[in-house]
Amino acid sequence: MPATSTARDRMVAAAYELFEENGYDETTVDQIAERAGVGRTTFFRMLGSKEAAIFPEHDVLTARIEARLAAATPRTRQLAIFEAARTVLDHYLAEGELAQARYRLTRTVPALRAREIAGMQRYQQIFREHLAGWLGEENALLAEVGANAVVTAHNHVLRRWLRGLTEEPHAEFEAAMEQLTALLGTAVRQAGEGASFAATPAAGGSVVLVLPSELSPEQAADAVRAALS
Amino acid sequence: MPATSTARDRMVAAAYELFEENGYDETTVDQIAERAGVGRTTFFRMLGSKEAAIFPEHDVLTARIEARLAAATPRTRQLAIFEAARTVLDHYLAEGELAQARYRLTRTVPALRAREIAGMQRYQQIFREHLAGWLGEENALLAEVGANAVVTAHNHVLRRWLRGLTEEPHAEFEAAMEQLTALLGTAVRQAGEGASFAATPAAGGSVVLVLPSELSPEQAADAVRAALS
DNA sequence: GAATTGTCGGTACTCCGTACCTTAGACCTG
DNA sequence: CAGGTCTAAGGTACGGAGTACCGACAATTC
Repeated sequence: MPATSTARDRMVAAAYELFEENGYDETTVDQIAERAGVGRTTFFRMLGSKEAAIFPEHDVLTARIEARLAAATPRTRQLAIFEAARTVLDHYLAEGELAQARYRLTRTVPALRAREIAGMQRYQQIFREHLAGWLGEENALLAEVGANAVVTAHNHVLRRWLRGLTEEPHAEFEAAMEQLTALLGTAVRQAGEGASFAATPAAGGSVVLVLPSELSPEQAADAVRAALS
Repeated sequence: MPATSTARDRMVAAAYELFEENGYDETTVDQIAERAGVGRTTFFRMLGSKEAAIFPEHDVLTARIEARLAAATPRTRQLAIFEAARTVLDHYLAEGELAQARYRLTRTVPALRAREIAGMQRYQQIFREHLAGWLGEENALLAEVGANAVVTAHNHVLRRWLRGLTEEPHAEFEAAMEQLTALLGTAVRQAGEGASFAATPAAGGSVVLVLPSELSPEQAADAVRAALS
């Protein structure tokens, strides 16, 4: 159905135009629908909400990540994670000016910023679910930290590109992924092989303290007293 | 002004009650204001929005994190990060049933979920800014991943407690922080040295102590001093 | 005691989002 | 071709969040 898709595109384009011209809060859905040549009802039917008009490709991207991770074999999991993240990066790079317009909007409109963050969390969730399935329940925290790190690294590079701080986002992305491998690679590999993490045995109410090892006994005693008071 | 604060408390309590009784979408701001014995205008003046009524302590917590991190010296930065995170954890644990009611709401109402995530991102931002300042601009990615990891670990433990999966959230939190230290500690320390970060000289970096919880702070301090001497 | 300042409640308004209804066109079906 | 159904679109009406504004009523100050 090409007609439907072009109507959607017209609405998205009209929304971005009007937001840039008059600001987000000052633009009404009626104005967007009117410029796109559609009814207000159609806008909500196809975009869902005024905020969602800023992130029209979100579902496509999540589906792509999901598909790439689901297609991974035990031997290609690390590659799958990196490629899934790079797929998202490539998408935004291909958007070009549109991605930068979105960045300007999300930086100035708190509601859009919150919406974007929630969308990012959706990416994280997909990475986390797959990683957790690969690493087992006993490594749930590592899976969560790892998934978080991948999305963080992606965002880090993307943000630098959006701000015009780099001309080589792909190279920086590869460097970031290598840095993640250096940080977390061995731990993830070990977890993947089935190593289990033994929790602290807590026999009827014990307190566990972690202190920097350079503290003197007196300093440590002070810290303990302060922590327990 | 105690009267103002109690009015705020009444509104928050009324909001939680009504959300539990009738659901979030089915509850109107008028109903909340009426039950709290206050005008609708006052609700928006003091809470800001219907969603914000669910997270009334958010500003206090961010201020606490900020203060704890700002008070860190180069020698106590790692401790400051852990304590700042534990401050947040303690706050939610102290809330008890209220925190669990909030969890039920955020799990069922997408708008509240998004709001909560945005709030968590605010925590991450504070950690990231401080870590980035400590580690220098060239380690921005590591700072971001590290800040992310701390918040993730905190959320991981908190979520397990909210789901009733653990009776020892403090012990699990300490274990999680220890795991983070094992994962990222050396990298952070190395980065910190490039930015005049005097870190733990010994390998490992932390000492883990397990004490019976019935000890008084003084007794615990004595035991620690004796153990380290 | 009068003026001022700040807080609270009430009213009116805009606009988002949803429910419902109607219409126009495409596609059978006899 | 006549008539019926199904789908996609626009139009209308409504509820409710959030804002702007105004008046009432302290509390403070001179």
